[in-house]
This record gives sequence, C-alpha cells and structure tokens, in this order.
Amino acid sequence: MSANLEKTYNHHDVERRWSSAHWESEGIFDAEHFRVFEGGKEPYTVLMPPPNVTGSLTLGHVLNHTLQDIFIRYQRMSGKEALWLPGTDHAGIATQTVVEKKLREKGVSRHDLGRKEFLEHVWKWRDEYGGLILKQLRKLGISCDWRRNLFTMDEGASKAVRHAFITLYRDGLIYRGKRIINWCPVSQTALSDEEVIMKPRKDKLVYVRYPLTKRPGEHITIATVRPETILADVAIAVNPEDPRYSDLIGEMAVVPIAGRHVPVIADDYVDVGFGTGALKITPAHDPNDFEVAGRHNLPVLCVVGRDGRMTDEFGYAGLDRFEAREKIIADLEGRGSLVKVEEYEHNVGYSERADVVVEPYLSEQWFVRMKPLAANALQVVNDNQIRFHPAHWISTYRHWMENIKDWCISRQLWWGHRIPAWYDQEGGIWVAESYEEACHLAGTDKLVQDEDVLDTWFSSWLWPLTTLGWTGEQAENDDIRAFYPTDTLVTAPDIIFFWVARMIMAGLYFRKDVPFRDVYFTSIIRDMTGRKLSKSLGNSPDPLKVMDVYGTDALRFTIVYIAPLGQDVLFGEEKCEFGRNFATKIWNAARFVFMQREKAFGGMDEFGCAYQCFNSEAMVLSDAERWILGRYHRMLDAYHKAFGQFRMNDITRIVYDFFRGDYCDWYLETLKIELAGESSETRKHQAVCLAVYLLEGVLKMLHPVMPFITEEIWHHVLRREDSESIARSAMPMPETGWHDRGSDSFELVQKTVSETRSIRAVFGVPHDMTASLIIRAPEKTVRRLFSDNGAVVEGLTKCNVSIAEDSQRPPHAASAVVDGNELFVPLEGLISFEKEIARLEREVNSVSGYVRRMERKLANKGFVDNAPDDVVENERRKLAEAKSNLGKLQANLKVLCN
RNA sequence: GGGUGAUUAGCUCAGUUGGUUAGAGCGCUACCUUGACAUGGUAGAGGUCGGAGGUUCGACUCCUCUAUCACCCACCA
Repeated sequence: MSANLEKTYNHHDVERRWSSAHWESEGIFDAEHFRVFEGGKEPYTVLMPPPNVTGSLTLGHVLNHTLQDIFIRYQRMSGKEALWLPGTDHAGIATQTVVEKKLREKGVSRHDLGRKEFLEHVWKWRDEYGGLILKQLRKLGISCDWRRNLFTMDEGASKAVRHAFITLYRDGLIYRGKRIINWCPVSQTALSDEEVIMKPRKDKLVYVRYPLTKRPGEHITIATVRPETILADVAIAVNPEDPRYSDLIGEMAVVPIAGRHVPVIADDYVDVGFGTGALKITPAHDPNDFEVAGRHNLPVLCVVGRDGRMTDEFGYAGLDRFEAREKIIADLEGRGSLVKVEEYEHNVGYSERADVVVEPYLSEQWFVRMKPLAANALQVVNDNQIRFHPAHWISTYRHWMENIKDWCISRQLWWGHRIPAWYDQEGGIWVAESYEEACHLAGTDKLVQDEDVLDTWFSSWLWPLTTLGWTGEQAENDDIRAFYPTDTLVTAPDIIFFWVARMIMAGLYFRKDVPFRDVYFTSIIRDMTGRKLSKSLGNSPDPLKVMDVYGTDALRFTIVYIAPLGQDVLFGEEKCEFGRNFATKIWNAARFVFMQREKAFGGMDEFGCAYQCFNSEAMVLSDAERWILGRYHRMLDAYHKAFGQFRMNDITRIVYDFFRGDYCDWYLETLKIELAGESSETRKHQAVCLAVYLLEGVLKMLHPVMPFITEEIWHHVLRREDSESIARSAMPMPETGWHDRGSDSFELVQKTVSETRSIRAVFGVPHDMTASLIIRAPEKTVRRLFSDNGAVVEGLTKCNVSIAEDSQRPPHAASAVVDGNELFVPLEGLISFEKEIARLEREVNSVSGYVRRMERKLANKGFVDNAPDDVVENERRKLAEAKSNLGKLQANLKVLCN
C-alpha cells in the first residue's frame, strides 16, 4: 500500500476493500461472554429488530440500522464488549401471502397442496429469497455478530415459543374463548386489534322501518350502515331514558325480509342523539351488539361467512357482503321498508396487510390476558428502568397500557408456530410441549392438534431472550448472564405496541428483568413533500441505488445528519450530495496531510517512529495549534455528551462543523504557511504529527457513522495490517483546560483576516495583487500576537502587514475595527470613497444601535439589580468594547468625509 | 372526541436548564481554476423566530389562548 491515498476518492473501491465479508472472516465484530466474565469488559448489547424475510432494504432500514451500527461501533471503540444480535422474522401473514401468490400464478392453491406440502414450499422459498435483506444490510456496512443470526422459526426460537405458551396457559394468562374478533376475509384469519387500521370511509346510512307486531300500522325506524346484517337482527334497542320510545319497550317488532319477531329492549349503550335513537342488535356482527345481547340473553345469529360472503337462508347466500348490501337496500325499498338513505362518513377498520374492510367475526380464538402483564411493564417505564428517547413516547405507551385489551394470538394460517394444544374427543384441551406429552396428560392417544398458528409477534416478543439462546427449559446460559438485559433498542415508533411493549412484558414475565435499558425511536422517513414512503406511491428511492451512486458512507452520514431525535425526516436522494461532498472533503484533506507528511519525513518508517512518540503536550504550539487543540477537545466533549443524550444527528453536526469549519478552513491553511516557512525541521515534524493526530481523532469520531472511508484512511495513517480495524481502536477522550491556555487568542487573528478579505472583496482588489494591511493595535500583547502570526495573516490575506501602536492613517484606505484594533488597507486607485463611506456608515449605524440598546439595558435598574453579577459585568464589558469600536469607526468616517 | 409533535432565511433544518447584534446546508449574487479539494475556496444578499396576550430586569427559549399542518389513540350504529 502506498503511503498516500489515491488522487480521486472512489467509494466503490473502498467499500469493496473493507466489506462485511472481510471483517466476518477476521471475526472483528464477534462478541464473547468470556471477555465479560474473564476480561472484565463491560457488555453492551443492541437488539436488531428482525426484518421480515419477505422484505428488501428500505430507507427506514437504512436509518434504523445505521443508528444501531453507530451505537455499537461507538461503544465497541469505547472499550465495551459490544454485541449486536441479528436475525429475521418469519412474518406469518406476509410470507404466506407471498408464497400463495406465487403458487396461484401456477394455478395452485395451498389447499390443493395440503398443509405439509405447502409448508415445504414456504421453507424452500425462504431458503432461496429469505437471505436477501441480510445481504443488503451487510452492504450497509453494519457490524453485527453474524454468527448469532437467528430466524424466528429456528428450533430454539420455536421451543421458546412453545414454552412461553405453555407457561402462560398454566398460569391462567392464556385462554381460549368465543369472542367477536377482527376477521380478515382475504387472508381468512383473525387479527389482533393492532393489525386493524382505521380509515375514513363514505357509506350509506340506511333508515329502515320495522313494523310492530301488536300495533298494526305502527313501526319503529332504525339507522344502520350495514343493512345486510339486518338478516341477523335479534332485537331493537333504545335508550331507557328516551321518552320517544318508552312505551315501546317490551313490544315486538318484525325484521324486514327475515320476518323474524324480535323484542324492543332498553340499554344504556344506545345514544339518544344518533340516527333515530333506535338501534338494531346484531350480536354476531358487531362487538357492542354482542355485549348487549349478552346482557339481555339474546340469541346470536350469523349471516356473513369467513370469506366475507353471505350465508343466510333468505336468498342472499353466496353474495359478497358489499353486493348483498346494495341488493338489500333495493329490496327494502321494493317492500316499502326503506325510509331514507343518507351519505355518511365514518371510520372503518381495514386489515393492515390485505387492505380490506375487517369483518367483526364471532369465533373461538386464543387470547393472552394482558392486564396482569401490563401492570409491571408500565411500572418499569414509569420508574425509568427503561428510558424512551424521545421521552414523550411514554405518554403514548402509558395510555395503551392503561387501556389494554386481551391479545388475540391465534391465526388461521399455516405458516407460523403451531399452537401446542390438543383436543380430546370430549373437547377437553391439553396444552403440552408435544403430542406425546399431551397424550400422557390426557391419558389417551386420540388427540387432535389445534389447526391454528400463533401471531408472529408471539415469537417476536421473546426476541431479547431467544437471540441469547433462551428456550424456556434452557433458561440460563453464559450469553444470557453476560448480555441480558440488553442495552439499546432502536426501532420505529409504529411498533411500540406490537413489539416494544410486549417485549417488556415478556422480559419481565419470563426473566424477571427488563429486556433493555434504552429505547430509541427513529424518525419516520417521508419524501420531500412530506408523504410517507410507499411502494404504491413510487416515492421510495432504492437505497442500494443511492449507495451505488453516492456511496454508502454518504448515505449513512446524510440520513443521520437530517434525522433529529423525535422528528420526521423529509428525504430526497439528492440530499446525499451533502454526505458525498463531505466524504470527498475528508479524503482530500487527508491526502493533503499525507502529502505534507511525505515532504517532511520522506518515508513512512521515519514518520511512524516520530508519530508514535508524539505528544501534543510536549510540543511548542503556535497560536493556531493551541486554538485547534482547544476546539478539538471542546468538540470531543460535545460529541460524547451527545451520545449520552441520544442526540444522534448532533454527533454528525458536531464533527462536520469542526472538520470543515475549523480543521480544513483555518487550521490546515495555517499549516500550509507554517510548513512553507523557515521553521526548524523538528518544528515542522511536530506540526505534521499534530495534523495527523487530529485527523486520526476525527476519523475515529466519524467511524461509527462512516465506517468505510474512515477505515481506508486510517490504514494510511500508519503502516497497518489488513486484519487491523479502526473499529477496534480506542475512541479519543476530551481534555479540559485548553481555554485557560489561551486557545482563543487566535480568534482575533481570524477576525482580522476575515475583515481584511472582506475589504479586498468589496473593493475588488485583484487576487494576484499584494495589498498592504496596517494594524493599529494599542495593546502590546496584541501587537505581539500579530507579529507572531504575521506570516499567517500575510498568507491568508495576501497583504504585507505592518503593526504599530499608533500609526498614521493612510489617506486612501479602507478601514475596519476589530476588538478595538484598527485595520487600514490602502487602496490607491481602487478605492471608491462613496462606497467606503456607505460601508462605514452602515457599520456605524449598526454598532451605535447596539450601543444604544446596551446603554438602555444597563440604565435599567431592574436589570442591574436582578440579573446575576456576571451577566451584568459581561454586558458592561461588551458596551465598553462597542463604544470604543464605535469611536474609532466614527473617527475614520470623519476623515473620509472631510 | 382524546393525545403527541411541529410552525425560525426562497427550500431543508440547528438554536441543550431564558442572558453575545438568531446560525448552518442547499439555492442565489460576485470574485477565484492558487501545488489537498470546483463534489472546492473567499466574500455577500436574505429571517424579528405562525398569531394574540401574559410571566420576567430580560423571551426564539417559560405560561395561556388561537391558527395551520402532521401523526397516534377512540365501539356511537
């Protein structure tokens, strides 16, 4: 490897050289429990939210996994034994749907194949395509311990699921019951409440007349949006307080079309103000009606089947529920039962996956009793044993926990963990690890296993345990002892209920300890107009393409830079220019530093020797160097603090600002001048060492965000083996006290340079022309500062500098005042007096306005009496400085006006 | 109906316990291809911080009300 970098930064080469495959073979990212137990290293663990096996990489993954990688790399470099647990989720409905769709293209349904053969197809599909997302994640450069990759259907995880189910069942927290659940007519399975999305929808509110049995000619009118369920009506309900209907309570009414005689009942549930104040009761097709029916001992009739088609005996059977609705409205009208139809917009539940209206469906399902689990899970968050970032998610979490309902965990699918329950011929339920065990318990071998599988999240909620090898019966091992509880969970806020809350419950229940300490909720990524990214909108850029065009580091840096804690992110791939430009800048700056190194030292060996002995404390520093070291340590301090506060976009901002604004724009520019000057060789050697030292520090700080480019450059800092990694190097720590060492005196030089450059630009002094700069500095220390930095000022302003305590003001000069020091740039032939007068007048106005405000402030007794002394003192000092500057500005203006 | 968050320059956003004349990137204007970098440099124009009130010596920052937008939760047919 040559000592310096290639002239042009090529991210493809760099990413190829330091690929995930390279590090996997070196075992660089592997974490071991013995290093915790015997090596005394502190553990740090991140749980990867397992992506769906059906998935491919989205920008959401990019943000999410980059953040996790940043945490992991940072902690690894901070000396912890950092473990990142990867894996994939079997994603029940999603995967089954994908495979069924593929089969359907060949004209085969899963029922044609049968359960066993269908599952073979799913496994085959998973083996073939299931690794795609992990491959893509590797491209992102994330540093997991890939040896521990877990799939939620692996044997260990499956064992854990069975154990969890059995334990909860024995503890009375899982039960089987007949309830109204959310039914997806497309996937033909039950869903949990969380899998139902409420969406506004326009429907018809239909007013229907029900004749009263014993009062010929009289009737009661109800309003419904689901007229097709009239066929299953078992009562009419009114509010007991409603005077309009009080005399009708106890009467019988006739259900149109069905001809059924049903009672008029009174129930508080009915809202007097809605519709007609009378409500039809259809227990099988509405959860509220089901409850009302329970209170009044009413029968339950069902007219909609599992496929969303009618099953009634009134001539609608086989019709889709929405077709039946239209037909019934027409039929009601034909019979004269229809009063009127109103347009009505209301919220309707849709199936998350299939995006169809969910059918409330009465069926036998398995449920988890959530209230007892929620109590502890809420407690640990209230007690700060688990911290949310940003913290405001606690109120959302709390609200859900306090209003929690039982969790429907059975799914009428084939792909998933089969429910470990068997039924005997009398209908008795036997929950056991295996058929054999169930037979043993039941005392018979005539048992049939429950056909259903478990909700995917029933395995996900055990993820913190199963990834560490917990199977329930095998509840203890070295990994769990070393790494549980895990530390940081990074996840999108939309699965706070699905996953985060339930993991907390499971951790507390099965391990008696929280599953993690900190939860970082990532931003939701939107397009530039604020819309959510989605495949159907076509507004979702392909991250792999973005990585290819701009570079993986550029994408990682950009997305973290623009993603503040707790805020949505508007992303357009052109934003990655920002990260790409920064990467290029780093490359070029490093190349420059290495060039200077080569000039000063010749060979890498000579440099290596000097660099390894280098100590900035033992070096005689220039003002610029003292300043940059002060800035460096201040930045380091801010950087580590930002990590502590989970302010991830701050860390990119902090390093970016330092590197661009301070290191490149000022410090490297002064370094050029220093090295071109007359200093001794030793001094030049030290200057180069310092430049490399600071560069290496910045590389380490950037490494968690930009792993590839920092790795490449780091390998050029010294001779290093390919097996070595910056990822295993030590993160620099801040030293305080640089402020006291006068690190800010260089700022006066900077201000002087900027003012002088401004004058040159405003008056159009040609670039190749050397001008003069006269500095009138009343204080000796300041004159000393300028004379020490004379070459720097001359180099950066392209002016010959002269310094004096009280020099004559040249006649044709532009002027400026910096901290009480006057700058004169003689511009014979170039100066426009009008321009200069206008410029000075603007400045005088601005400063005198400031002075007036400050005088008013300090004349205010309330301020002087109430504000802290140091604040008042500071304001006095500022006023004095401004007044002194103002006086000098006015004097210079006066000279011009005469 | 309840809850949460946002509102600062043309655009996208910083502004961490209230105390410098409110900052950056992109875009824009002018100048510059100088031996790290035009994916760059230097200089410049451009906001009074959604609106109204209040607390305070002092408010972009705290409180109240209000407007707009976004998201989450909620069984009124």
